[in-house]
Amino acid sequence: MNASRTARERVRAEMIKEITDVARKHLATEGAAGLSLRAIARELGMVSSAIYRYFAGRDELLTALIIEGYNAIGEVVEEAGARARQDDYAGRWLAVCRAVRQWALANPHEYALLYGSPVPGYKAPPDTVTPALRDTVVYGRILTDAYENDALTPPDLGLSAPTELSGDMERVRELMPRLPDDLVARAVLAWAALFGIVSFEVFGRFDNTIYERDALFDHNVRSLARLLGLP
Amino acid sequence: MNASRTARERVRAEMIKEITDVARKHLATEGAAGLSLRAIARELGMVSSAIYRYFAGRDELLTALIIEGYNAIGEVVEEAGARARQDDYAGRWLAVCRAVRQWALANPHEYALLYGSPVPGYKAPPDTVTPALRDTVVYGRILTDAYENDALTPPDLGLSAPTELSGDMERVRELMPRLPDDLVARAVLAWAALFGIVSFEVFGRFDNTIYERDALFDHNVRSLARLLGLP
DNA sequence: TGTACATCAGTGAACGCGCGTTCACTGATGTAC
DNA sequence: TGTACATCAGTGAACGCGCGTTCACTGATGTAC
Repeated sequence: MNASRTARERVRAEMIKEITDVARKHLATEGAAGLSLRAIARELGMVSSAIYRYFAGRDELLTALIIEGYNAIGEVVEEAGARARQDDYAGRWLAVCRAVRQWALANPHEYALLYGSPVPGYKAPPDTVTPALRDTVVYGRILTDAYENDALTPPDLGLSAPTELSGDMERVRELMPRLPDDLVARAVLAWAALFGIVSFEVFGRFDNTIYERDALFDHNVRSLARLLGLP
Repeated sequence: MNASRTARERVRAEMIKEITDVARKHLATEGAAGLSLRAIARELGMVSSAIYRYFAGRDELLTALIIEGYNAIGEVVEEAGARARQDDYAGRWLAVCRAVRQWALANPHEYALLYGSPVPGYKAPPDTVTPALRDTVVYGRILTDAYENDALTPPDLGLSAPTELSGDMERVRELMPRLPDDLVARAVLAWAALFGIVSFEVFGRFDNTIYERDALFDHNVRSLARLLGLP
């Protein structure tokens, strides 16, 4: 019957969730390199080979964690962006940046898995691509919204994106329709800068030097907003 | 005798160099997590316990690699900065940024060890601090040189660093004497942004989207220069 | 210059550990007639 | 509704591997008198 099949499937889905939950917990304490199928099985009170009923191997479990991670960060970013007044573009940008930082500070190892050094020997499969862009879509929409409402007043820096970049900018523009190349380039820079700042903080590069981290982050992110022309 | 003692010491120094060389080679292929004392000893044709004559353990070897890494990147940055015309501050900044990127692309795993996710379970000892700042000193000097020669014309972004940051900025100012807080803050932002850009490229975040990477990097780094007020 | 002793590099065996993955199997749950 | 069969979850043992670190040791090199 259909009901009973879905019963079995429901149990199965729960089991998968339990496994990834424990895996995420281990990730949080040991880091990606310390993720062990045996340890996870042990904690779940099952034998290590049982995991193979649910995941083909360690890499598939890692992939699941990566996808969940991107979705988690994507979700907080979407929510933060949605909570702001929609015509306050700078406010949306600030909220979104803060959400990324908060999530990263709360989940440093998971953040490291997504935005830190690649796991050696692991090759991310194509199904990670869409979740990986989920937060990026949000930044892009803020910029497009602002641009379409003539709310972008970027400072003149006296240089413009070289024409050889037009192909690349065209591809990026899918995330921020209508923006001219110059602004797309600035958006890429701001995007990389945002994660540079967050990574520096999460990975400890501000230790013993920067203490007012909330204030510095806000200030930096506001500076980036101005660079993008957000009011 | 003194000559003979230094003979033994010379051999010892050579041995240490051989070990770290092999270790660096392994780091380049396997990444930090795959660094194994046994594998290194094997490649050197010695028994694994022999390594302990030279390093107290795996962590001490890692520390040596980290220090060498910071010195390597510090050196290319220093040289790149020195080769530029000294009164061409923007040129020095561009050269220095390019040097960081080139080194990172040529030594991705070593770069990851220095600027990527922290190695789980490893705590960097204090002797890594000075080498870690070696490149930063170079950026700082460029800015101070430019500032002292009235060559900095930063665009007005309509915001200034909040006063609660003054203590932090004071500490950072050791690397870039005399700069006002606003510019110190922008310098920190540019510094984090630089490594954000490089990390994105090295860690594969530009794959399948950005192809003209030289051009994008140069453009981004020039934008950062303008943000700092470099001509 | 020659000898007794100290220092040091490197050996080889062992300890104790954890890992991913495979495989034949038992039992329970679901399916088809 | 009841029975025969198929599917699936989980077991337990095993394979084969590599790791860091310790320790008593041999033998060569350096040192002091």
